[in-house]
Amino acid sequence: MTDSTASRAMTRRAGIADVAALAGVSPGTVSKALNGRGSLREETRARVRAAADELGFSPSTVARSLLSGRTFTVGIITTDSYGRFSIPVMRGVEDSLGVGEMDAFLCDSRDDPIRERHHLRKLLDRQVDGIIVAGRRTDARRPLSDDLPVPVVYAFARSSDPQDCSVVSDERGAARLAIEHLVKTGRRRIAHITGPQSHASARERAAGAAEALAEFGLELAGEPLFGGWTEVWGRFAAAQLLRSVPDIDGVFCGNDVVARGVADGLRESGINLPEQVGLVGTDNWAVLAEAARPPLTTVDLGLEEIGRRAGDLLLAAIDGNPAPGTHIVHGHLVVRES
Amino acid sequence: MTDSTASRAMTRRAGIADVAALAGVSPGTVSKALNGRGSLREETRARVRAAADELGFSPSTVARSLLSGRTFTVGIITTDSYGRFSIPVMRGVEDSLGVGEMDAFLCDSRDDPIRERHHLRKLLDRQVDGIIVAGRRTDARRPLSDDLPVPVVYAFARSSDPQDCSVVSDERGAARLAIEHLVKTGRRRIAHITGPQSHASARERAAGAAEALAEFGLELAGEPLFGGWTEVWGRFAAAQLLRSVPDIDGVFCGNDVVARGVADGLRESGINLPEQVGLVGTDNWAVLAEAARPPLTTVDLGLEEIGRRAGDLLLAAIDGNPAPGTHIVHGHLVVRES
DNA sequence: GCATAGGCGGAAAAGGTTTTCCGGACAAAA
DNA sequence: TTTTGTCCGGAAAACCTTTTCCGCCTATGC
Repeated sequence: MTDSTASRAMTRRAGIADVAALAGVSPGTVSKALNGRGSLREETRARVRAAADELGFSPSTVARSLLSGRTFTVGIITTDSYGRFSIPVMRGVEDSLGVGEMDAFLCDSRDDPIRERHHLRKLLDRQVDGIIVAGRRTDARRPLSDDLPVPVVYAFARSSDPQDCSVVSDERGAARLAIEHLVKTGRRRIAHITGPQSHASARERAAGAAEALAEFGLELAGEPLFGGWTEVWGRFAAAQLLRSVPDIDGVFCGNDVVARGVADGLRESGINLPEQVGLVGTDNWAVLAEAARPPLTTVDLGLEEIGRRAGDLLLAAIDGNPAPGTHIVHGHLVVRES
Repeated sequence: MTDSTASRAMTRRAGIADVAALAGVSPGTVSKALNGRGSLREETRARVRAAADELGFSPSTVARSLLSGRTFTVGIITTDSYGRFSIPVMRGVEDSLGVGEMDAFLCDSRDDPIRERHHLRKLLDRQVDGIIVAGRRTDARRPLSDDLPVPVVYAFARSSDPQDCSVVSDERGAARLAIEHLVKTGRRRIAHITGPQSHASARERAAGAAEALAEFGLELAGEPLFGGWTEVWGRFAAAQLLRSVPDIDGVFCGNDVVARGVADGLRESGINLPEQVGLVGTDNWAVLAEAARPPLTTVDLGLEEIGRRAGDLLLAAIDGNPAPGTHIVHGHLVVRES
């Protein structure tokens, strides 16, 4: 039991005092030498560096934090358990933070306000330098709390307070990319099948599609079909669409799951993809899009980029250069075969 | 610029000294009162608590860490960018850690040893109390480093050193659950379609399936078909299987993606599922399994439970009660319609 | 009434680094 | 030789909490 505790860490962590002793200088001098502060002879710096290397010294982040008030950590609060959307966002955040040598605490609030407050409190106790809030839905969310002592950046799900710093995807632009692609490949009778109308992303993408079509002097073939974000709905909607608007030659879907269902539904109704009907999804969920028949052309929302931007903006805000307001990240089309 | 820094945090964090002043006692007394230490009158404790509440005081985790040497943080190193497997594991870890009031640092090593060493170094500098290593493949991995000053638990991907503490899924048991289900629903000619033979999980599940069948006095219909973890492979293999072993009445697949491809392949060859052929997958990837036709019966490996166990074992090790060796978490069958 | 013990709370050190201030030594200028 | 500077490095405070040790006051027993 305890002997294993003893077998670990035979040698205490080297402290700055150990380095000082070995180099024959004072602790303060070691600090200056290693951090490039103060005025020291180059020879002294070199001696200290050598001693530090020999002992494998690296300063205790804890002690440094205590003094500076900065911890070089940020908290990431994902409202949803890390899912399809928070994951790439988190990866982007970590990317961005890494260059600033900061680390991220992970908190999963599971959409529960109580848990969220709890995590917020814990993060503040830990004196994180900033907080990123990542959501899975694009609908605006209630701000974390007003008057926080640290900067906050909302990623993917914007804050309902426009003064807050939010980084979001370009929903209408995504729809525009999809529509442009369909029109440019010769489609004229384009329908839209998407998720629940209660989701902002479904509404926005539908609106964006209508806008983009209008600019081409076209309009949507039939009403947009709102349903659920499932393949089952996609299959069902495809069949329904063929009954009500038989002459379609293009479908834009609010997400890849639905698009996959639509692809199956159309194919099984004897429609040839992509010859007879062009299909474009949204999200670029690779496993799904690549397995679809034919592989799915889809709009990538740039989630990882959203994460990176959020990280960058947070770092800037921590450095005293906040950029309040909503920042929009543009997606891009991933052309496969549909 | 800087004025926003000023507008934030108008009021400095309340410190223990502020509470002491308000309650009319010394800082040491506040500490004792709030932590239930020392001998104080109940009236004094109450007065301190009231003062603390009024100021919204909560102790600086940083200062506490400096003294105690413990930070109440752990590092999670995911070898792969958080994917299908690390995510549920991480959720389980967070669950377990939460009850111990610990927080987790997230590190993504992207299977790059350099990045891994870098993260390890950072975590040790931060004096984390322990480390969890989560992988996406079940193949044993090289240990993080020997002689670390903190306990390490490997989750999902075991360490190649059997002395290390690893928590893994019961691969053979999972295959057994699948086979048992198929046999109990009357299947006798059962085939196996799975991923690449270079993956331990593919090999183990195949071996487990053979074992379980042998116990029923059966054997696999045809050789196991090793391929890739893709739907395309599943569809292809299904067709191939029907040619070489036309009389199958059950298929066990090494994962849900493959199973989904197999389902499509069989159905499109005119096979009725589940009437003519029973199908069982592995992983219980809900979006996929539920959208399959018919919805897929599959083995849940208990990833979240693996995460919880890993967290529990790490906490125990931190408390001086390490449990070296490999710990196995059993999965369970999720019966849908296939 | 005095001594002793126990209950309660204060004083101070410790933890490891950074930073400010200060002083010593040496060189150059008067 | 004395003064004025400059260059280099040391001493000590500060960050915030916990914990140990100690002392005071009160109560109790003789």
